[in-house]
Amino acid sequence: MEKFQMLFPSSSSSSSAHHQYYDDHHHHNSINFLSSSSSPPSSSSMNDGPSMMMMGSSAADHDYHHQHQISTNNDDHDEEQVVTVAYQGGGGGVEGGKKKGEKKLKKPRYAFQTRSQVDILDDGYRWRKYGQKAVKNNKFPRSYYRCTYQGCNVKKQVQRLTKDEGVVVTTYEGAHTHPIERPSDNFEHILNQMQIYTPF
DNA sequence: CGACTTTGACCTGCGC
DNA sequence: GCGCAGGTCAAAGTCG
Repeated sequence: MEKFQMLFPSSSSSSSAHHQYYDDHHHHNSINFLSSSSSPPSSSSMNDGPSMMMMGSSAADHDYHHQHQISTNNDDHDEEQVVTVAYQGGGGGVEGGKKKGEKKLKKPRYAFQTRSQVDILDDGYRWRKYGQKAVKNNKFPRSYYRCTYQGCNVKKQVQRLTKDEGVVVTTYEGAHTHPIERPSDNFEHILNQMQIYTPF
């Protein structure tokens, strides 16, 4: 499990973070880990990428960016597998308990772009939806989820691209402070593949 | 009945 | 200051 974390230059205390992601259905063949690109938000190319890349960073977030792209091909399937690792780090690590009204502390975010028919990809953790918002320049709403594990403050956002509605973008914020609640062999397999092509 | 979703209101940051 | 957009809260509703 820990291997997944290696994919990200996590700035958190990172002692027990488990990042796992998997698809227990089987309808996607590609996963993209998106970058919180430092491109200016005014870059009119909104239709080209999810706006969430700049979200929260308010375009001034250049603390640290890490992006890595991997591309593989399966002989069995004609579809390619593309993985883009993206990390938006505040360098401050993950701390819970930020209340509204307090100073904003930027958390690192990891964006996953997944080609899937369903919005909700089961990553093995249990999530509770706490909001949904319409996003500008996107006909699909963005959904907000929080990990239901007590004390775990991990959040994620799920959004579908207007440009390509087959693509679902999931943005994780924070690191789980507990083990995964359900085994996920399938995704682990994907992770293994990713590791092969990861220079970390 | 507990866990989860829905949804409008509210809060906050940012640009003008 | 105002309006917009993103993010969160919380009451009500739904489901197993």
